[in-house]
Amino acid sequence: MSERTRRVTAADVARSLGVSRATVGYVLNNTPGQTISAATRERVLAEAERLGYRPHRTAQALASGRSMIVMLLLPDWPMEYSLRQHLETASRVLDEAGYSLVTHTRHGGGHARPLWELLSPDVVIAWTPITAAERASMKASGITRILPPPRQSRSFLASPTLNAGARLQIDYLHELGHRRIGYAASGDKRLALLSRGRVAGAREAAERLGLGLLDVRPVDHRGGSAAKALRHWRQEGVTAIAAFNDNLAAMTMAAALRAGLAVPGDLAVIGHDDTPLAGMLYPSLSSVSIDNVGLGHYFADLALRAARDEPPPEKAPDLHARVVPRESTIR
Amino acid sequence: MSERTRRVTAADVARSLGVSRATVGYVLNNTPGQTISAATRERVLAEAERLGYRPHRTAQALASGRSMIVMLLLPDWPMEYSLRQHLETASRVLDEAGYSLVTHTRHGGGHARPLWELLSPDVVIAWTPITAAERASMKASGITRILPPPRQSRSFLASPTLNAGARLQIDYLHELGHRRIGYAASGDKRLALLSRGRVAGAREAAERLGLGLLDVRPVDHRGGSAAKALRHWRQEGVTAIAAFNDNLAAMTMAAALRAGLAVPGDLAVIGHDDTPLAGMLYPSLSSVSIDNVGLGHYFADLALRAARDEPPPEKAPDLHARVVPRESTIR
DNA sequence: TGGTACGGCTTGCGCGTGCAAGCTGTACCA
DNA sequence: TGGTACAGCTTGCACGCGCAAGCCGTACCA
Repeated sequence: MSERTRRVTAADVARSLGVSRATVGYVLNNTPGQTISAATRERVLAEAERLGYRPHRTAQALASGRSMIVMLLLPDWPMEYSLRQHLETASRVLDEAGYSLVTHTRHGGGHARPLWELLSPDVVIAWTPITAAERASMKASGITRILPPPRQSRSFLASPTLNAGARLQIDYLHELGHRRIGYAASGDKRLALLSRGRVAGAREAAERLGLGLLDVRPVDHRGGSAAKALRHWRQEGVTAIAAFNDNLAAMTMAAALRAGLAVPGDLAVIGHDDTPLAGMLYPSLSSVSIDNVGLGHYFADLALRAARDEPPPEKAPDLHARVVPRESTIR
Repeated sequence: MSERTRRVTAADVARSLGVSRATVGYVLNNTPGQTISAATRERVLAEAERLGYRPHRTAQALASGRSMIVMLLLPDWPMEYSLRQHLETASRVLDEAGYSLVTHTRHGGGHARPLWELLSPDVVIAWTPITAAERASMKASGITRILPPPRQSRSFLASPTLNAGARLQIDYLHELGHRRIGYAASGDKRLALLSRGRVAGAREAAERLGLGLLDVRPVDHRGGSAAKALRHWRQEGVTAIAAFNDNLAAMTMAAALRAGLAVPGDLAVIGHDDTPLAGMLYPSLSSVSIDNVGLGHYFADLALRAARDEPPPEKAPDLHARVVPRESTIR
């Protein structure tokens, strides 16, 4: 095995310099309340650099009780581009604050050992509701900062903030002159919470505009569901469809074209999230784009405040939703 | 703060039972070479259960030198569905072996502290080539098992295994009677390695079939690129397009339809990866499906062997690529 | 000249675990 | 009856670090 070259520790740096290990630690951590001469500080830094010292994060975590890890629990539905894009921003912001973002997708099977137990993150923040069992498991692992808090576990996904886009879709279609509008909701159970929220937003907008009841139909990836919904809509004289996301919009549009309808002539369609897919279709798909960067900042802020045991920000983030018009709604 | 309820440690279990901490450890870890009476074993297990003991993974990692973490470095291109689906399988297989899979996407910015330093995984395994700097950083963090090894850093992405699908595309189009076939390669630099491999596979198949040189054109997400490629192909009398992936296929198809061509009448199109997108289009997109489960097993196996310091498997995995025919190639 | 203040360090414990080595009593054998 | 073997434990160190507390010398002041 040839003594698998051991990694350099703070003790190595100290020994090689003839100072104590504590001194090395104080210098490298810039520990407040310690007075170290500039000369020593310089020597320590130089030697650490020379030896290629890397602090052993595991040992740091054990000693300090903080792992500097923020764990973001993602839904296992395909959020693809749309909501996932904010991760990069969140990761960067947290990084600047000294925290690392680790994402985790809980897939059904039930892990032998859940990842939070392994990583002991300082903060767990979840997109999807956290089950009581999961919460208990986290508590037992010593995780105290869990977002969202118990009572609000479903709050964010159902929050009005995330409905702004849905309202906008209806406003936009109304503006184009459509008076009978259908809504393609998600038939996927995993998306139920989010979908319900958006439906509520769309309904609200429709009511405000005096459009009467919105014709909401579930669409999923299974073959006939879009075609079936379409028949209903046509019977009701619907001339425009707002969809839960771009995927459902694409499926609805395909069903319409396959049925011999013209898009947007006979049926206008608008998606949600402005994924790359929208631009790949023919006709290209109008959509609603969302401020993913802002969302990333919001999540990072949420996590950082929790890590510092500060109260959460009162106000939800502004999504800055805006319509991206393409061929599927305008000629 | 009310003494933020401390987590239960092995010492708590030992104390409450009047046995030593080592005994608790031996029982819970089933340490070989230790003889513990059935009665004591039972008592320890019961008490650990009763107190809700969870081993402190961080401390375990520090003491044992193994984190039981496998870190998979993902490319930052949108592999979304296609190649990413294998993750679930890999995660499950590793989980059964006691390892946890943590995925990490290195986005350009350059982390202040790279994630591998934070987690000290037992194995790092990368889809994309690992830079020399990254490799050095890993070594300095004490990570010795890095896949792929230095010299082969580009091997997997360029391996013939991953080209099986491209060969199949050409075979299939040839079978349908097409003799002038175009290939839509990826214009994305991040995909260059993979794309080049597939182009090579497609070329090989074309040559074998006596089709002469394949007409390869880059397509990317930018507006005009598909239309431009299409004009070239039409001039050359191309009647069918094999695309690097479903996205490029969709864009090519949209460009064709927009130009007034019939698909598949004037131009047949086949994608690669069989993403959900394929079924959402009109005409629906023929594609090549890949055995993601098998790929997941392969990655897990690769990681596990490395973790145990065993030699890697000699043979690459069989992708079991197969054509999924849809409307874009057959009427 | 004695006392105090404080800069600049060192000593040492604790974090929760794995594991080598040692220790004790009983069973068994010559 | 004395010795050996071994089941069934315990003692104690190591992992690499953070950090509280202490220690030593010099500068400054009365």
